[in-house]
Amino acid sequence: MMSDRLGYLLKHVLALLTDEQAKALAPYGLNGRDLAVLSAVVAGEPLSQLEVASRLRVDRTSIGDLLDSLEERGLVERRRSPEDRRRNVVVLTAKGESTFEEAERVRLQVEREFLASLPDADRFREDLQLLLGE
Amino acid sequence: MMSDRLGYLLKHVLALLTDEQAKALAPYGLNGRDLAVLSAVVAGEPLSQLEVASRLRVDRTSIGDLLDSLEERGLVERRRSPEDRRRNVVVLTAKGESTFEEAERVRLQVEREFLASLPDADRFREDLQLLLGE
DNA sequence: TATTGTTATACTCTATAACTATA
DNA sequence: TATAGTTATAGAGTATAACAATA
Repeated sequence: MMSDRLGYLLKHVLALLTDEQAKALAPYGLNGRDLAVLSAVVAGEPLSQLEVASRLRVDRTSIGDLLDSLEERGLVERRRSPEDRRRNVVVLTAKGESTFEEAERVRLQVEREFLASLPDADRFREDLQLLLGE
Repeated sequence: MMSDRLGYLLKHVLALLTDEQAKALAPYGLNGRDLAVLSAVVAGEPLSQLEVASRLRVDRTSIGDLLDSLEERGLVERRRSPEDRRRNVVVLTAKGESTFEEAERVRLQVEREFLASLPDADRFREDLQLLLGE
């Protein structure tokens, strides 16, 4: 059976979640990926692009376009760091913060519904964290 | 934390598994996707391309190139169905069968090692099946 | 008219390499 | 010399639409 194969299961579970998140976040003009970028920026002290990329575990060449798109929509700003002018410090705008808070609530609700069929959703999430070593 | 986000977790767990499977299957000239196609073909009666695509839950336009590549390597054959000449019936060659059996053993071993850190690997797999409704 | 398979095309995501500006 | 960011490019993987052959 195809559904015994771990790769098949992970791939299609991820595709399902991605679809449902995209639908639920569409009113905010965001997808799950955009929202993850915002969440990396929102937490704690200002980060350089490289640090944002590292948190998301994506390549530094991928993060530029994502930030361009968020910046065009007025959700983040990039400022040259005064201490090290090579670094672009990324911060949320006021609009970015309020959009993040609303969209993040929606995302949490989507996750709850997505995992509702499981006997123990927290345990499932812990399993995934264990596999990633996080 | 990024590792609370379900999308992040699923994406990177899948990426890890994909990498490890690719490494382990490289000696057979296969990746996990090729092997999944072979597994869809091997089970039971001969299938049309459309049925193979349906089992894998991929689009029918994606399966053609995959089968081309497997056919070039002599692992599968496509034959016009005599009953319905629109249909391409896909079957494993002898080489395809033996390659499948060896590579499938390797894949199962990769999965076992991949899930070794979990307290209950079967339960994790069942959770994924529940989420897919399978 | 509908279905199977193919082809052309495009979009997303990712990765590599070369470039610039700064350190 | 090394680092942060950008740009160009290419490779997967996927999806849509149009087409030919067949039913």
